[in-house]
Amino acid sequence: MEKREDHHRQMMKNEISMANSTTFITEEMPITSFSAFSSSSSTTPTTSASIFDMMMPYDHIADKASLGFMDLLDGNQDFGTSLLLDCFQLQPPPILPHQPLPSPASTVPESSEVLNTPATPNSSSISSSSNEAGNDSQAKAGDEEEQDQEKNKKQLKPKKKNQKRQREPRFAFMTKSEVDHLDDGYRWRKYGQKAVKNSPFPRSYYRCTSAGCGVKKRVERSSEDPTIVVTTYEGQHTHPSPITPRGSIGLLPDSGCFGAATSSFVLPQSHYQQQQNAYMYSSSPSLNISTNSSFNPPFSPSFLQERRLSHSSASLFRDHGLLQDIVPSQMRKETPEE
DNA sequence: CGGTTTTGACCGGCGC
DNA sequence: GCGCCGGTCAAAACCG
Repeated sequence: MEKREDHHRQMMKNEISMANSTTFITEEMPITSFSAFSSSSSTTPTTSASIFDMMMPYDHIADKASLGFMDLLDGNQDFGTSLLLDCFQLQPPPILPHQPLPSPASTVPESSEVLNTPATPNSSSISSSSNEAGNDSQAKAGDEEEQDQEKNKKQLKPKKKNQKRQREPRFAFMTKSEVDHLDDGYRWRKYGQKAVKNSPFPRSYYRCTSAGCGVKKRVERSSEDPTIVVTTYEGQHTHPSPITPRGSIGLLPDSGCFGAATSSFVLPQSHYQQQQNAYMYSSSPSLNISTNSSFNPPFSPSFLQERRLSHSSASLFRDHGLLQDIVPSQMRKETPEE
């Protein structure tokens, strides 16, 4: 009984957490950078303010894009688009139900360097880990080794031996939340948990339960700021979100109550970033993202798009004064700095 | 009963 | 070659 209630409480928390601040990072954003973020933010409980604290160090960056995320997409589509594509160029456009991405190849000439992080030595911490299984799940279908080794090894799945594994595109974001596993609209099955070195918090591994969808995600809590949850998506969903059959990205007219309104996008190590170290996009209500055809996060974190009407969330916003989150961060930021 | 979580064991990559 | 570590597997337990 208690456990069930716990479970439900967890679910509720999930909902709540959707209202919390979220920072998006892409593939090669080193964990250490996360810490940099969080360190600047006091460990205040989940309040929208914290995200701004977290953004502070990057204000000077954002100010390059003082336009804000939207503006970037709006007026500077090339900029926004290419950056995003940069991040995901490793894979063909996701099979998103809504809109196909423009061909990355055409937009992003130089792709590989995007993954390098000149700024941070241990940028590998988050992304250099082995991703074999990611390909595994997607490409293993017709592989010869599968049968062979399946018999040879009693339990462990065959990993490709000689094959150099390709990296799945990754997409990480930080969320200030009390719950680790954020409900993003997809169904996940936990398949592992590991203790994280130098961190009291374990890392959980999830896999999308949809057949044929090899998307995985890792969830871990920042050791420096326990209120921050780092979620890393790996791979691309080959199906629309279960809760929104049509994958209604961009259908958030009433974005007002959308929780992740203050989400800020930090794009990773693109050539651009070599100058700036990091990008942060203060997104206005996420929806704009989607209305613009150029933005199509491969993982389409559906909580950005679809959790909007989560009953409880909407009311929680009001109840807990989280409406402030809804105010485009851009607006809020504009005032003090400049 | 089917799906999910837990958890210990195992594997491969990498650094020394 | 060895040990560490991140990631995965899969049986058992748990849950609805």
